[in-house]
Amino acid sequence: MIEIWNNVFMEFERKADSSLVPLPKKHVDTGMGFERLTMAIQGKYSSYDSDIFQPVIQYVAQKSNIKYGASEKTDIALRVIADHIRAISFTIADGQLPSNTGAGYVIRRILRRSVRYGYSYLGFEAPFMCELVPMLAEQFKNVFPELNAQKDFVVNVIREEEISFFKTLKTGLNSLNNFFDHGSLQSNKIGYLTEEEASQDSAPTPKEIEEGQKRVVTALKENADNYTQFYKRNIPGKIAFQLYDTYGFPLDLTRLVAAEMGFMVDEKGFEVEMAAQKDRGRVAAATEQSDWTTIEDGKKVEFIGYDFTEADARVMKYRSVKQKDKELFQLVLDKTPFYAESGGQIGDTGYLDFGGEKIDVLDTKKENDLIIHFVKKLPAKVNAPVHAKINTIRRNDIIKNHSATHLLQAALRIVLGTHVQQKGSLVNADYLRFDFAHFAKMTPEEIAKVEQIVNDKIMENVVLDEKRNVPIKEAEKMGATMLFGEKYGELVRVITFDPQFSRELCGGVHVKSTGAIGLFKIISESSISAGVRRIEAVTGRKALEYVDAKVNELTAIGELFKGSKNVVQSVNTLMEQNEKLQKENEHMQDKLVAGLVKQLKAEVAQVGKVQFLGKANIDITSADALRKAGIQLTNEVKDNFVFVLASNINGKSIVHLRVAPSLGLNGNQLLKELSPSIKGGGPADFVQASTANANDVEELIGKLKERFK
RNA sequence: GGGGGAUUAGCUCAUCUGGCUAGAGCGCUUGCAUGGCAUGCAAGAGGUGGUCGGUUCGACUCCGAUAUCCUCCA
Repeated sequence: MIEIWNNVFMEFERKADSSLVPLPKKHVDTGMGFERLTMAIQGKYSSYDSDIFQPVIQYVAQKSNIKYGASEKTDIALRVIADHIRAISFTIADGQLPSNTGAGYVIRRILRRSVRYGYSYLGFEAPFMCELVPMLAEQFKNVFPELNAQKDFVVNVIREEEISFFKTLKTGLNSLNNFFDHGSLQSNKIGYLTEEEASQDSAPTPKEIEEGQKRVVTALKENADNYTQFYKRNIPGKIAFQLYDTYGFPLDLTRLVAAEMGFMVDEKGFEVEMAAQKDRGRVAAATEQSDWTTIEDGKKVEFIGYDFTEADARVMKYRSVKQKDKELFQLVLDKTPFYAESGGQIGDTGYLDFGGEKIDVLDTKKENDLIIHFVKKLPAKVNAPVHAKINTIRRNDIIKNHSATHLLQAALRIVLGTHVQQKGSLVNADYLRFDFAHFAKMTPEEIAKVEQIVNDKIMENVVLDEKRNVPIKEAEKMGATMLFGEKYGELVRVITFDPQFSRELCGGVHVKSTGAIGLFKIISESSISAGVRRIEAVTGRKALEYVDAKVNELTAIGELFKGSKNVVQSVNTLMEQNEKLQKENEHMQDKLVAGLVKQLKAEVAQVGKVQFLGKANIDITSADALRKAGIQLTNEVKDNFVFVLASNINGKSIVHLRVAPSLGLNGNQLLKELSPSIKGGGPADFVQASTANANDVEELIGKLKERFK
């Protein structure tokens, strides 16, 4: 049986109160996609047999030396890889990068899923997915040219992701081995529990965990057989889950490795942990949205923020949104000067004035075609005319950063080349962030050059040329910079600062002329993933503050080196001197200790059966040196010794007590027994302690002498 | 947005109930062996244990904050 389509009839919308409301436009989803269609046309029984997937499948099969059709397991692996590489490559070419949030996380997950199949069933232990990109690019170059155009970039990104995943696999394996050795993961947070304890619903208490760890240690010491028995040859679900959750180590791999060691995985326990994790996420992300209350309908929302900073308007609809203990309200106005977050530019803040009642707007976001104002409370008269006004100081800071971002991109293309593609951008009131495709770290000279070009353009005071409702074809002809994968409408807005310099499609708000930006300063240049660099920069007031802070810092350092012509040189010299002095000091101390040990050794006297030395006031400068002296002394005397070395350091008597292990005495207990007022402890033969009262030490020495006589 | 981790030598990592001169491999320096190299043997240098606080007689180790990175859930 072959399923070619699967019809779904869309009829209702489910409201928050679970009632059903008929949709304005009912439709049918046939589920007959590209792959099913191809399969049908080419007369195959599976879409994987069609020529969409076969080339990739054959390539991977050959590389892994496993024939397609050899076994169900390897076939699945091959199909997963063929399917996923397509999704991954296309999405990356579309401008979405793997990351740990949102859409980027989805890419990372499918990539890892396919790598895992390759690793477990086809024996790949090094990146292989990235090798498939070129043939894919060739295969689809006529229908999806973006992939071919950015082939090298996509290969790089995938390769880096693969490498990093193989790395997490390795750390996961280490942790798992740690479990086999010690009964806990590296983090040491989860010790071993008895079957009974592990099967309980409630999480183990810290005390239970500690107890469990103790049991493992004892079992290990006493008898290795006990140890495995103790585990019931079972990896607790909690451990398996922690591997998965913390180290990204997939369950089926845990299962495989465990089987090799003769262990089973407690899968039920794993499920329980997984459910708990999901619950936590749900609770945290739970937003309860009420349905919209509509006051006025049918009108289109009008954004007037390009030309105005305030407006008289009316509320069209509103609703409440609950998240955790916070409740917010969302308002939609018929026209508004508030810019909704998009294209990297952050949303506006400001206030809405309902006939004297001022309500703060905390943020503005877009949902479909609606511009949504976030407020803490609803106005008393929500039907009343409203005066909307944005925070203009903040808005001015934002638009400086936005326009500067355009100048920056143009400058980067001049300095680095036209391969510089925007990969992400953030513009808020404090700074701007621009991610772009580039293969290497920028040199300080390149950064300086970029900064200089942007500042030159600012000083030129180039006037903004803004064209709205330009047909997309025409914009293309004008040579405007567009983003791969970005969806543009038929009519676009073109922002130009000097036609020879910067022309971009953009929906954001900009300065009237570049002079308003004031000053542009790059704060950092870093890498965010393979082949993608990030520049962070500031403008206007923030740039001045930044420069001021730097200058003040330099001045302050200069003050410390009064008269020095070259401060950097002075600091260097100082550091070198410091290092030298430290070394010298260490050597001196070692010599001092050596001399001291010689002297102490001469004073060791026979008391009863032991070689005894008790000194309360050794002339030494640090507790560390005292400890070293003690260690060296024991190395010299070797056996049958009891030493008490003490010295007054910083008003405290530091006591160092050493008892030869061959005497079979516990120094720790000895100290507690004889001089409880001296606080400290340690292993039986190596006790460190201190007391505020020097007499305690004399007393201890006396008592010890008595004891061994 | 919410969990869980990591941060120790140039690199990869140890240090399992807080005390034991903080270790190993690779790399580096020097010496020896070989005609030379790969290599082998030996000696040595290299650490504010991310940063800032707290608990303790004592913290790389425990607790809290902060930064960066990894990972899972949404």
